[in-house]
Amino acid sequence: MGDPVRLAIVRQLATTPDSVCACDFTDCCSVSQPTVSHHLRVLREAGVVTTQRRGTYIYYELASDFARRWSALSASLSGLVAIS
Amino acid sequence: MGDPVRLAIVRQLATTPDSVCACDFTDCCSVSQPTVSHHLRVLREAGVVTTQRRGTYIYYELASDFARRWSALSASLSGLVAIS
DNA sequence: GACATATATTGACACCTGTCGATATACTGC
DNA sequence: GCAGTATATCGACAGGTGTCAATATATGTC
Repeated sequence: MGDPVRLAIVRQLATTPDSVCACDFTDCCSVSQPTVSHHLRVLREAGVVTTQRRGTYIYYELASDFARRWSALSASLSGLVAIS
Repeated sequence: MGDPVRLAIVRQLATTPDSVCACDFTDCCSVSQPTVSHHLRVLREAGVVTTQRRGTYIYYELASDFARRWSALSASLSGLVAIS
């Protein structure tokens, strides 16, 4: 999730109400198609996104428990220091 | 800040009320003295820690604005997704 | 089956980063 | 100045990671 491309992908998924076609991620970040596929694979194996095939296209969306896991991580980071 | 050693250093600084001698960080994480010095340098140049020389020893503490910057970062991360 | 398109995989490459040993610098006390 | 200790810097190395071109796989259409 520290990678700029993966952050851009998740950001786009978070701001889009419905699922996003894999082909749309090629535009958001100026990287090649294999690179997008690589990042999508990383996110998939990390349980961040889920896939759904519709014909030739594959649609991605955020995993149902990602918001909870992500806010828990943010909270644990925020708890590292006490706010003075 | 993603590095385990740097996280351990900041964690120790956050939980210790007064400043910490550089020599104490060699114990917390099992890395050599040059490696500790390297991480302290990274944290120093990132404005995370400040140094204060007292004789032969150099004492480290969290920068005064680190807590604010860190919680701002955590908040921005947490705002990436909407909590459903 | 043959073709076209969408996505995934492979292999290779360059770059970055953490690590350590060796060495240098800074400071104290004699 | 000299010896001893604390810290920093240097040089080199291994491992990880993002990237792409080339290729493979999957799906739909004719």
